[in-house]
Amino acid sequence: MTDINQLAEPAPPRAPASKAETAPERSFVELIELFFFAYRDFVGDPDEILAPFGFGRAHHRVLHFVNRNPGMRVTELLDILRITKQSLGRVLRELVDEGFVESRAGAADRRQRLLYPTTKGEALARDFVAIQSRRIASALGECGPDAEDAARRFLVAMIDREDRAEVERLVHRAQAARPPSA
Amino acid sequence: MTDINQLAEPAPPRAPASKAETAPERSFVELIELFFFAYRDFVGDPDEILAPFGFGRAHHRVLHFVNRNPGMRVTELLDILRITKQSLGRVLRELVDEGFVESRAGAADRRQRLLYPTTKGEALARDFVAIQSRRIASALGECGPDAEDAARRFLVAMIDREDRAEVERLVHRAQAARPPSA
DNA sequence: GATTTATGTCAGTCATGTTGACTTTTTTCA
DNA sequence: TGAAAAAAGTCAACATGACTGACATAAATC
Repeated sequence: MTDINQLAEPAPPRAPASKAETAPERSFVELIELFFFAYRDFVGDPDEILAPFGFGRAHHRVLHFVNRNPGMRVTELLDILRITKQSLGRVLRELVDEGFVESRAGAADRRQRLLYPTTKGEALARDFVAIQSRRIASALGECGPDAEDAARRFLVAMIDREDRAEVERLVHRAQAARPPSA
Repeated sequence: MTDINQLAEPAPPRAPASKAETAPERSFVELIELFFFAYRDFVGDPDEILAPFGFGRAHHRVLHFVNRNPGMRVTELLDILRITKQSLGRVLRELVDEGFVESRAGAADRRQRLLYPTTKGEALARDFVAIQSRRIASALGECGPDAEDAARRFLVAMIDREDRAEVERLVHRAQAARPPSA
């Protein structure tokens, strides 16, 4: 083995000082890079839609999850996005100001602000899902018939164990009841 | 079907004004969200390693690709990362200043600056690959035996068609010859 | 010798994130 | 009932990593 290949693949010998000395660990550098490039193109899709509105990717994420969880509280959104209240604040204010999201006080607990997409917001969120779904449909079409299931299982398994329950709940739950639509 | 479900799944009726009216398009909102959460955790892994050095994710990306392609030109790196010369400049300068990357004039074309990882740089890049490989290994372990192949094919298929050849070349090519190691 | 290429740099801006401190409103609970 | 806690919002300052535009230098090419 030449020194050249040691550069390419970390190679078994030296364990990365964090685990007991068991089997030599395998490098998945190929998948690491494919994941990088795939995600880059995947999140790039909505950019063209976003641009005309003067919105960025942060707006995409916020609108997406509000649309998927109408009546969501601000705190839930913060937990999902893992950003600070101040960061969310700016983006959310813009979405509200421009009429994509509506925020209403909760009926049961009036401290809460429940977030709802407006008709305009729903339409935009639909466009985001549509463009990314087209990429996924095309990708799955190229792979075998079991590709969808395999992709789903792989992606779930890539998520931190302690977050999986919450993510699965979020992704699969039936939509919350529609608000007393304004 | 209630109006509630129309929120959750865009529903076939209205095509997103960009394609001929063929079959109603299917929504892959579930995979969209799983991809988001999986990538979030995936890129979060290196953060703990980065922090002690005062480096960010930009440093991770640059060092990774320099390490994987020793002797790479600055222009190639710009093409891969799709950022501007000015953006790369700062990050690269820090990596050079702190002894993780070395830049040498090309032997054939002396305008070029060829980028090489130092021993220290290689070690750090190895740690990045190791921590992300552990996540991948664990994920694949949870899925079936064909999971690796399925994941690879899915990720490749998610990349823009026109970039695939270049990405595959980058990911699979044998490492460039080692420099006349300083 | 003129032009092009590869690289670097100065200056300013923007998007999106961060901390820390503080306020207001409302609910909870001892 | 009154104190504490919770949900949300806001002000200010700052960090990171992008961007544009303009320009400089060295070296290769035609």
